[in-house]
Amino acid sequence: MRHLKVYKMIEAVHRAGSIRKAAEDTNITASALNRRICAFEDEFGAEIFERLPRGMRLNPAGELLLHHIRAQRQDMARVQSHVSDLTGVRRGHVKIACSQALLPYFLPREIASYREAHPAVSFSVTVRDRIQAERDLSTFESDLALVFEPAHMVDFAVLHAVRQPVTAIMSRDHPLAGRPSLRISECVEYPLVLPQPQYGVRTLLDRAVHRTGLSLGPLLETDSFEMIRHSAAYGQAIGFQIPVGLNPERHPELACVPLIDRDVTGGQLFLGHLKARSLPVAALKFAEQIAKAL
Amino acid sequence: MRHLKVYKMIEAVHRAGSIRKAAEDTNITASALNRRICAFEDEFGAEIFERLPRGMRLNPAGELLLHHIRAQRQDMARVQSHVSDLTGVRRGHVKIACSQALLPYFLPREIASYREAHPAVSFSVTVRDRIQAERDLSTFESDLALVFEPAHMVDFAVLHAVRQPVTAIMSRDHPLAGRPSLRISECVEYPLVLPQPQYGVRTLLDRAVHRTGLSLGPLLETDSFEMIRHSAAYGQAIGFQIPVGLNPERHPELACVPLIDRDVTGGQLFLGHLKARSLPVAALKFAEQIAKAL
DNA sequence: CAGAGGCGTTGCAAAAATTGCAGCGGTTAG
DNA sequence: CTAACCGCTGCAATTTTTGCAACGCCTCTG
Repeated sequence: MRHLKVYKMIEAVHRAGSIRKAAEDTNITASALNRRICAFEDEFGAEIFERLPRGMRLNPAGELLLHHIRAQRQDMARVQSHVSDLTGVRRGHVKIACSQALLPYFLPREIASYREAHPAVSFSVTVRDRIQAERDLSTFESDLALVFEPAHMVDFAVLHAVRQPVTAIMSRDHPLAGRPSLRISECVEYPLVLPQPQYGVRTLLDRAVHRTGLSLGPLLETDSFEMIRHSAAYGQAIGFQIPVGLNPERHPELACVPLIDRDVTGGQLFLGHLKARSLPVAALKFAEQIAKAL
Repeated sequence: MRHLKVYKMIEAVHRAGSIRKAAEDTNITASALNRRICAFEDEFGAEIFERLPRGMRLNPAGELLLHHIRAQRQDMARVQSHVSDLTGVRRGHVKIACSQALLPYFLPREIASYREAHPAVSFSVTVRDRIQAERDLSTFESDLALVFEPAHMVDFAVLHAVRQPVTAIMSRDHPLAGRPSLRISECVEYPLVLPQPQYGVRTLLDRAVHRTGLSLGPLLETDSFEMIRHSAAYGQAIGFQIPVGLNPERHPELACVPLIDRDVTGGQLFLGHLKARSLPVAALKFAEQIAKAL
């Protein structure tokens, strides 16, 4: 899109922080870049950058414009995706921000199955905690977010929600393995391995122990779900996870026992996108598939 | 906006129906215009026009693109209006589609009062029946619609709604004048002057007589609310109107008597805009004022 | 059935816009 | 104070866009 090059330049200057640096990144002279920015500001009717002695920074008007630029680019992508859908082949690129729990089994399987039907669609998956995921949506860096217990939900349009009870995971020969369900009070008797506080599972657990007056004894805290699984499988620790991130068949050495709902309220896994925007066809169809799978 | 000239050209060709005609309108050569269209289609990745022997017409892809173009222009206007709001002066242009009933008193008063506070804002008011009004919104020809009993309400985002009982109007010396309220069965005893079927008041009346088994006897049908008022004021006929279109103080020769709600359900007057779009600041502020006035 | 009058498209030269280069004045960090 | 970095500008070179004329295609019309 040649006619949108000004927008690219504005973004480049925003990223680089100065015209000269942006000029290098863009393979263009600083003078040319400068003149295009000035010309644009002229037409636009207002300055969009603050001129600082060490470079340039977007002013409030520029921030507003930047959001317009992103929105307009996304909408153009949506139109193009829609058009190529019209001609038969579904093309496009789907950008997903999601929690770690979706990575090992769920998303790879869904993406593979979707790509079987539509090979011309590509994907990018970014691991984000629930706060970052929502921010990603509003900067148009992701089309879809798939998160457990989102934080604020402003500008978040829910496409699908599904309950996910918090599930304890442990080695097959752990004393508690084989039970149909567990109370939180039973778990705290053993060493625990927990996700860090920014994660939804942890929030739910904290809320539960706070209510019951228990405390989460000696524990290991990590932001790697992988590590939680391993510590549980090959140590004596109990980890916690949500069902969508578990696959008992592939890991027979792991026992999965749900906590009873009375103790730890099951959270919800949300699939959503930015409010007030229409998704490209590819993203929309993929979202439908996921919703069905959940 | 120089960089959006391609869009203007595409619209020009769409309007004119052929490159050569559009070229004249745009003060440009057909060849130049042609080449820009072709270049754009190249970048876009698909043809957007059908080449007919008598000219060009948008294909489905083109229709999609056209909508994007309009949306993007509107959003740019919104950003600019927002920005100039930031710099102090509130500028902008507000386009309103509304029913006839709003024309004589309500809108002129509101617009005058708004312009007193913000002289840099201009207005255009288009009379539309409720179906046209909704269409106007979706082609971005109007920012706001103010209509009585809208028809489909798809893509219509309601900002405010207010009940408007159907009101009979007649000469001061009409036998029914002076009554606090009226039944529909009492009205049909007299000659009636009704708005045409596309209007909301008429729909409500038709529904009422259909329910009660009455019939709307000898009548005059017109699409001019002005004419209804005059026929009522200076003849023996009974006309119908909604309160927002009446101003008893200025027309003492007219008696206004509401129909009782049991007979003719009062309809609603809706203020709204196109779903999934953000309004320019000026339009938004004006909408707020109107909502308060209603 | 032939020709006139639409239409979109194309080669080529002229015109216009954009770019690169070099250099200016200003501010900051050491 | 100097060196480094910044945004900005005059001028010439370059690239892009435009206008002109002509071509081939089609459809109406006499």
